[in-house]
This record gives sequence, C-alpha cells and structure tokens, in this order.
Amino acid sequence: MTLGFREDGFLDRTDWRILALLQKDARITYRELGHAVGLSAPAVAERIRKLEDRGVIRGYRVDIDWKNVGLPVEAFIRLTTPREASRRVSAQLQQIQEIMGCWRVAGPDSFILRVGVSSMEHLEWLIDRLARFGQSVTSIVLSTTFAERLVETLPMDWKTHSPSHEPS
Amino acid sequence: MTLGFREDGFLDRTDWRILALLQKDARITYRELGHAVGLSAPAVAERIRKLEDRGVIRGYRVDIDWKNVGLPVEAFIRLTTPREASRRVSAQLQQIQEIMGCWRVAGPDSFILRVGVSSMEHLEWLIDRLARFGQSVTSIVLSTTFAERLVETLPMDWKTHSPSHEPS
DNA sequence: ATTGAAAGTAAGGTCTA
DNA sequence: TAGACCTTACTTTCAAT
Repeated sequence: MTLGFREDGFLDRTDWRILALLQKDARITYRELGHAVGLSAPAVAERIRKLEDRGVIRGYRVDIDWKNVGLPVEAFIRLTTPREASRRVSAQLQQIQEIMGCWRVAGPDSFILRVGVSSMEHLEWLIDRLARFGQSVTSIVLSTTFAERLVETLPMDWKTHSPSHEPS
Repeated sequence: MTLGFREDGFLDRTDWRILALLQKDARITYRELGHAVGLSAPAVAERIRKLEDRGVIRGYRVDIDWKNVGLPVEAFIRLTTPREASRRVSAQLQQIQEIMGCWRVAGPDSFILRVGVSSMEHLEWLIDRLARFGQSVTSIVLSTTFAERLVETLPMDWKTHSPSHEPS
C-alpha cells in the first residue's frame, strides 16, 4: 500500500526517502535516487527543486572532520552577557574564526558556542578573548555520540506513549 | 606561481579553496571546481579522493531547515548523569529521535544534547523522558547566529595577537 | 529520446627528491 | 629512477529539453 501523501502536512513518504538518501550522501545522482524510490530521474529532480524552493533543503555541505585538519579540540562554551549587549556581541562573535556554531538562547545564558581549536593553549586564548563579553563556562567535548542525526521521518509517536512506560 | 605546498603540514592552498567551495555547495561539479582553482576536472577529483581517503572529508550532507519540516523548536539540553552510567545512557540517547546531536563532555555536565521538537508540549514530554537519566537544564534557542561556519583556512593568527588588544 | 555536460579511466608529461 | 601531480583524450554515465 502506498499511504502517506502529506502524512504530516508537509512531506510525503517519497520526499522523506529522498531526504534520507541525501542526508547520507548529498552527491548521489538523480538517477540513483530515482532508482531507489521508484521514480524517474527528472521526477526526482523536480521534487528536489520543490524542496529547495520551499526552503526545506537549504543547500548541500561537505562534512569535514576538523580533528583531521588541525582542530583536534572541540568544546561548548556558554556565554552570559549583559542583556542589552546581545546584538553587538552577536556581531562580534561572528568575527571569531574559532566559533563553529553560535546560538542565542533563552535562560540565564545568552549564547551557546560550539568551538574548534588547535590545542588547549589555543582554547585558553579563546576563553580569554571571550572574557570581555561576559562570563563563560566551557565544556570540553570528550566524544561525539553523533553530531547529525539521520532523520527518516518526523517523530510522531511522542503523544501516544508516556515516558514513564519505557524500559530502564 | 603556485606557492603554499603543505603550508600547515596538512592541506595546501588549493585543497582549502576546494573545501571552501564544497562547504558552500557540495554538489558543485568537478569541472566548476577545477575552473575556480585553475586545475582540470580529473585533478580536482583526485585531490578530493585523497581528502576522503585521509578522513578530512567525511561525506556530503544535505542541509535541511528543520523548522520548515515540522520541527520549529530547537533547544540545547545539558544532562548530568551518574558517572558510571554514561556508556549505557549514551546508547539510550541514540534511540531518542528528537536528539539531533549528542556530545559527552568533561565537567559537571555529562552530555550536551541538541534537540529539535514540534512544539513546547513536545519539548516538555522530551524533558520528562530524559528525567530518568539524571538532571537536565534546557536552553531554548531564540535564534541561530550561525550553525556552521565557512572555514577557509586554519585560524593561525591567535598566537600573534593578544585578546586584550582588540577593539571594543 | 536526443543532446550536451559531467564523471571516470587511461596514457603520458614534468618536476623533484 | 621513483613518485607526486598534473594534462589531454576518450568512454561511459548523467541531466535536461
């Protein structure tokens, strides 16, 4: 049975299969993609074009292992700044090359930063550099369980089963 | 003139230019890439193959805007678990679809999670589900300054200028 | 379905250690 | 001379009208 056109109001089952394959390998050809989902290459290309137009697909990125390019130390830094400074701080944080990701968050912290550095000495330098924006707390990454989950469909079962029913 | 063979002991200038272009668009053709860096397509393909073999390039991923696919709420959750439980917890966290990224960190926190959910109610459910692993602190993302920096070369100037010399 | 573009393969040239 | 790196030419596969 087919089932599942617009299951979630947005993407049908074929769209999700295409997205799953593109998450694994964004350089896959339309032909292979079509073969995998049972469509012609032009049909797949058209679907992908629509996903791009709708803003679902933002682009395609190479996945670089920074620890193999001289940035072996990774950390999260949460930064607390004076509330009124956040716009200015945000602009300045963008100038700092070591910051790989930067999010403004609600709560006592102002920003969460994901950083990549070449050494502990380098990290120390970075923390000192951030000091003038406010207080920071650094958590050095010991290991990455996963940095990017493969999402094959929306999590939809959460309403049906209660957390307390799960096995320990 | 060429210049820059193994400037940093790892990648030469051409490798970095290729990586920069692949970060912007991982589906760019070898021909375009070659044109941009002044090489033939097979030469570029060969360089990329070597970067893959060396583990610098891990793969190619589609960049999906999850807020356009039914996951409008993003948050970071730091989770503190009993030390001895971390291996078991790590395995169980992988089963939770809502967790988009999961890192084991040093310090008082055990894990940092990046999650994507469909609603505040969904987030509440997730937090409850995480409760049995230990204590959690949730920071809801207000805005993303940037989630993935374009890295065009290694940050190498950090040793030369002191943080205190920067403009305010 | 046809046609141009891209990828993959093979053969050969240059430079350097 | 061996190897790293490049080029051109050719064949096969892919994308798009």
